[in-house]
Amino acid sequence: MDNKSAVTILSSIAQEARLAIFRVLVQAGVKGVSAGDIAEKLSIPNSTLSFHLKELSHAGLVNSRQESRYIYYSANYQVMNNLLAYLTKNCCAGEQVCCPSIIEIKEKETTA
Amino acid sequence: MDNKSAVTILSSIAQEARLAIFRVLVQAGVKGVSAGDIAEKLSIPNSTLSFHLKELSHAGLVNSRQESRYIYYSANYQVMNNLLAYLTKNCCAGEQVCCPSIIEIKEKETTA
DNA sequence: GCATTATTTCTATATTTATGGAAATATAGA
DNA sequence: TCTATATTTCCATAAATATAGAAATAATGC
Repeated sequence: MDNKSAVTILSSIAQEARLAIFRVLVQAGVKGVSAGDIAEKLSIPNSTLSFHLKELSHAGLVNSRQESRYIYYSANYQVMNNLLAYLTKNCCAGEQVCCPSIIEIKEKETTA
Repeated sequence: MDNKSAVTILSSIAQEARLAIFRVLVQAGVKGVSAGDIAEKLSIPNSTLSFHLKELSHAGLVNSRQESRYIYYSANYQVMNNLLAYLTKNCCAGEQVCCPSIIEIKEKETTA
């Protein structure tokens, strides 16, 4: 992960519609959600949604697979985790200011 | 944390200069780095740096404190961690696809 | 081949964001 | 108060991004 790739990924979710789309996919799991279902769930016009899905795909944050006439989009957890690792890399000069919170995040996730 | 605040924070680091600034601060720890030192380290003109620091401050990702003629900027780890928690909230529909990687991130941080 | 449905591409327009020089402001020491 | 240094604000310009209707493309079943 370098600065440029991280910016591409961050830009892909630094927008209200796309962040909402991404979180729907993160919560949906590996099977994903069809473009039409995302559009309906978030009330986004098809062409606008298509534009945003392309941005997310281009950044590598979402994958897609075709199934009959539907295209299912899903979150790429690996890319998301690489991004989080990059953001927190070598954090807080060994002062243990930020790391404990990362542990808390993990605990929240596994118990929720 | 809601969609709008998360987008504000993400937008603040979804830009090459600002992501570089943020990572310098994340790695510097609580004492922070003066504006001039950031400008020199990253070769960014003062007025441009000031613009970017304002964006980061406005998003709440960095704090500042004055010390003599210098202004020290530092990362707000709490805000960063809230953002990471929001991004991964209710992830992967209980499939344990994303959470193990979060644990790995934590281990990398504490051993590094 | 034709009709239906799902999604994307094309297009124009509107909006937001980034850049850096010059001037202004703030702090401190003599 | 005068001078030097640190940082910010102002400003104009340039560049990137978001929006959604209409048309085009793709997949399926009859």
